[in-house]
Amino acid sequence: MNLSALLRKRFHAALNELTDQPEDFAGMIRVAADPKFGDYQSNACMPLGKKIGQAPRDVATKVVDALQIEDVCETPDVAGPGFINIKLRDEFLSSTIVEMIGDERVGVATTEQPEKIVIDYSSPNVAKPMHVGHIRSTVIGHALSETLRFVGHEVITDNHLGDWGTQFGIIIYGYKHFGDPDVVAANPVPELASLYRLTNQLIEYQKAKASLPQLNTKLAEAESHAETEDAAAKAIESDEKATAKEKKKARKSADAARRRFESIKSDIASTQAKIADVDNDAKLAALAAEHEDVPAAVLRETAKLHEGDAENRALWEKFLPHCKDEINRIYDRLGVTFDHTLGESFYHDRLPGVVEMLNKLGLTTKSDGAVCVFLDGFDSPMIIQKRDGAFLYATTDLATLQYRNEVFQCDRILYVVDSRQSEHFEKFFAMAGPLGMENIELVHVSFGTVLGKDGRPMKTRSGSLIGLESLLDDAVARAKDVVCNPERLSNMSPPMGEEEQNQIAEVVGMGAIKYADLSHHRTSDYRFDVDKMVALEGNTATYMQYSYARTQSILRRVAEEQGIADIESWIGENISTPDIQLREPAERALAIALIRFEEAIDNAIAAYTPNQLCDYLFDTAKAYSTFNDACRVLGNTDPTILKTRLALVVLTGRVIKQGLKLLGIGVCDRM
RNA sequence: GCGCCCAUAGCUCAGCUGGAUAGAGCAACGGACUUCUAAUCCGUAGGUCGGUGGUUCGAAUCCACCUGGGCGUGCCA
Repeated sequence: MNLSALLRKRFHAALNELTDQPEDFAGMIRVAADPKFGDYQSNACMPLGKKIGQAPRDVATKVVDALQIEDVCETPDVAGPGFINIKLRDEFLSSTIVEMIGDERVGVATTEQPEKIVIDYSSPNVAKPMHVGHIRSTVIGHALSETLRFVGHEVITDNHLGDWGTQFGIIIYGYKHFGDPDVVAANPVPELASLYRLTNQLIEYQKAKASLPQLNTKLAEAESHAETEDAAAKAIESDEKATAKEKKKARKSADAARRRFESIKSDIASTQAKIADVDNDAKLAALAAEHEDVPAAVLRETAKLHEGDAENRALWEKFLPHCKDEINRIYDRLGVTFDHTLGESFYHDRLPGVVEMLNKLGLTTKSDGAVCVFLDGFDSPMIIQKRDGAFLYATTDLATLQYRNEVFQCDRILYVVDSRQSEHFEKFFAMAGPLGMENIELVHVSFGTVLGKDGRPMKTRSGSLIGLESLLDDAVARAKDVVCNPERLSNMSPPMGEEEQNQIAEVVGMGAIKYADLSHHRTSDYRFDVDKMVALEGNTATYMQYSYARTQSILRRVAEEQGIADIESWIGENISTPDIQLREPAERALAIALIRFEEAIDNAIAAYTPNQLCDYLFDTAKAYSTFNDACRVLGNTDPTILKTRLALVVLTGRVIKQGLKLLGIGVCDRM
């Protein structure tokens, strides 16, 4: 049940008598700012009073008189300048809880306007190791897919793989020059990965040598700037007349300058490391000397692949499945699946047609030899064909859009892609109209950058991004340290075997990583702090998972005490509204939290913000913990108290489990 | 230069189309374990929401400017 939506509807009806635009005001329903005001409040009467030229409090009184709402709440109060405060009736809460108990979907309605929605997410480059930067698109995209599907939309997930780019040129070059066909055939996945690494290392070596002088210049500038800023900050800090705020600000600015300096310093260190790694290895040094033109050669191999060169095409066909195996292993572990995996290569044949169509529509202009589309409101054009005839990702995106329009006939497409590409998407979306696809709602679900603990992008010593798999392993290993804490294990009855421990560690570790990502607003950058997210306390997935495990533990104990085999079914069959008596504040607070589940889901969907669902689950788990502390279930002889609390425990377990599932996070029956 | 995003407690972050006294987690401090699992709970302390103006009955939220930061910026994706 979506309480806000229900109240909106009732207010809409009541407001009809006062304004011809009730929808503008009916939406001004909020969860009460303070529990002492009740459960919900309407803020509509202040602006409405102004609009119709009446005192807000008088308007509020009229609205309250017109409201037909007595089945849901007590008579609303008018307070302050014209707030309407709403306190839900206990009978209403009780009957809603009973409904939720009897509903597979824990009271979450399906949407009245189901749409067909394509969600384009994850989209890594195959053949390159997945790194921490891939996690956001994958995790956010998966959570949105699950959530939209749960509310009844027809969701089509599509992993738009980068399977046609330079990285294949790298592998092909590596295979031709350094590969042993027998070794690769025997053990393709690691061998191809190692050929990629070797060839890429040679490329990076060349780039590193070329970039070093410029980096050193930048370093000198950054250093003097950092020193100036630091001196300025120190001067302000020792100035007695400066306010704390000014001091803080100066320090912040100096820290930023320092961070920029450190960042360049570490870039130089990693650049030098790249060079040294090759120079200090006789074999690599010889290869580097022998393959001085790798960067250009790799592009030639890529171009040959695109032109249909038989040998490269055959190699690509041979290698691609193995590259997919590699990324699928990670998806399996993350529990992420796709309906389609239509990579860039899938659209290759359609690209000339896209350019031709745009030409026919008269949208293109030749500029410096490239085929461009100049769009109103943009300084730079969208380039759809390079001077050398090659196509770009813009071309592929347009071909993909046409395909999705024709084949999927979808209403909406979500692109879960890094916010740094927002300008590209603005241009791309602007072209949908001229191409006759204004019927599809196109959304760039953008997200911020993942930073390391120090506020800089996470890198290894040699400057490459940290592999995703090692992060997953790390999180699981740390989760296991906690799960297998001897003190906790000793309390487990029956004892927890090795297999169960490993399984819990996996669920907890994956949950920690996913939740850390999802609980931040997607548009903000966030710091990937392994220590914090596997700290397993506070606002983490583990807190919710632990709450769930406690509900299950209680249910097992009650089942035993009452001699009932299936306690969830039993409560479903043996409960009616009068059985739910919310006498304790903790019981009432938990009941309301549970009832708000649908509202939380709707909020998370409205702006594609899974963090709202995270916040909700955390609030609910907190309400449960408070309840758990204050209200014992076991040992109650009063059947009403027992049933009330049992119902709340059952529902808490189901809401948390379902909510986490929508986020792609699992639970364990005990931990 | 131009464009987009950001600035909230010591730290990491929420704050829903403007609403009542700005919230959480962590860290700090004080309490609660013969536990329906203390991975917990209860409490205390901590903020001039970067600055200055403006719109409004009301601004962290909207507008303008300023300062500081991040990202992007015609043939990578």
